[in-house]
Amino acid sequence: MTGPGPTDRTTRSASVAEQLRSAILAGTFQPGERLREVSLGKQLHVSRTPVRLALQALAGDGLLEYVPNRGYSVRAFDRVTILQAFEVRAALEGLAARFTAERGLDGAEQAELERILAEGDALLQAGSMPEASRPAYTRINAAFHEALHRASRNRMIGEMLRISQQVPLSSYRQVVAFEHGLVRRRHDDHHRIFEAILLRDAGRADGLMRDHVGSIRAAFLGGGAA
Amino acid sequence: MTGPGPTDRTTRSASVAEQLRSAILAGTFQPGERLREVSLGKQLHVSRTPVRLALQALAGDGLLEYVPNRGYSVRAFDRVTILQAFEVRAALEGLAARFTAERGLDGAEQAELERILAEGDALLQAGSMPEASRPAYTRINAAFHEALHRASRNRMIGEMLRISQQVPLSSYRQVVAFEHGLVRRRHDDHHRIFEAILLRDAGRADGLMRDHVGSIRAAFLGGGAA
DNA sequence: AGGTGGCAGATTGCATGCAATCTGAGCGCC
DNA sequence: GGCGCTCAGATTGCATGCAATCTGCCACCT
Repeated sequence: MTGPGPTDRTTRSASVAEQLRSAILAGTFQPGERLREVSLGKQLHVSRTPVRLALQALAGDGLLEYVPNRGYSVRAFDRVTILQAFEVRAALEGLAARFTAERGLDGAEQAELERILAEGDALLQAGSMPEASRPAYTRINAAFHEALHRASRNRMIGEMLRISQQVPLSSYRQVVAFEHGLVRRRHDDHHRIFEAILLRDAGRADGLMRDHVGSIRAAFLGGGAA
Repeated sequence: MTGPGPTDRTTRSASVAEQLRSAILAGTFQPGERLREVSLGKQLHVSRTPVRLALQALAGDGLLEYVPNRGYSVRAFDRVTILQAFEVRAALEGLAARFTAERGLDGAEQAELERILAEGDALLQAGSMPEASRPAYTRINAAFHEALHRASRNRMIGEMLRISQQVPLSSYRQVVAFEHGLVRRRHDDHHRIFEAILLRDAGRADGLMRDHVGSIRAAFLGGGAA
């Protein structure tokens, strides 16, 4: 964690918030650990003011807990909470797929999804999933889901899924298991969902997406991660 | 909008946030209107610091828009956005009803819901809905939904529904139409949902809740409010 | 006339000082 | 020994001053 860069295109508050968010999601702090404004400010070379704003923003996203006059602490996510987040995420992403199928894709949206799927195809063609490819697949996975959220053109869904991303491990920003068969299976899910949307089959798109997220949840359950 | 009371049980920031939230939901400000820190601080008799924190909190809840170095402005909710919020709310509340039915109610939860339903029964027995009873019914309506959210024991759902409440008119804190037949019908929905949960019929509880919210959305559509 | 540069007021971003509240250790009392 | 009280250090809540950025206007140039 270094200080704010010399070419700040944004405010210090936002910069601090992003650094803290990454640190928290990466597990730098203990669950329940208290975050003190002065010490964080020292580490990040800013005063208490932007730290304070950043902490409040993260608390609003559900990453921190806040008690008046006692400050902020890292929220602990137990297994049950993570599983619940998967269930909510499945419902919301299913809804996003349904809305997208009902409305249909415009040219740009279809092209973007096809490009993302093609990137995944290329990555998986090798027949194995080397360690070095994991970040690339994680990126592609997130891109697919986010493109679909945008295509649903439902701002409320986007905002809610943003919150569900704040729960470690239930996020599509953190792929749960990289075993090659599992990744291939999930990528195949993406293809099927895309096809259902093209066919304007809203019920199928919804169901496929729910199953998709459900299978990730199952991998989390079995893998015993966290 | 008066200053903070003499017996502050909470911080000024929270107090300011609540006052601003009420004012915004009540339509005190024009959509898109810019909220300046100093003028708000003067009106509320506090400095810029708590105002600033309150504004950021409300932006996090989706009530305000923020642009760096340009501050906060009241978010405009067009008809489409409100209808989308209804759809998301229907899915999430349905999910809450489903989870509650799957898990079953404990004694305290069941007693609370029965008490709320009985209050509604008493209010509706008159056979008409006088103007004076509207706040009471609005309160009962909100109490029923919130009790159900708690009973689902899914924190993520609670957080997401909290955000969906920030959209004017799609909130259960703002009853859409008070025509007696409509209110009676909705109260009857509550009874049926409660019974489905008692019978542990998760699918029926989910479906009934979706229909319930859907019918409110239809009343909004037809009534042409806002 | 239309466009451009730049200055002045207004507004937000941040740092800092002080007041209010909390925490925990030490001490006295029961 | 256990319990509560007191007080000092630590931490957050708030107010305020200054720097950075934005906005609108007016003179000026082409």
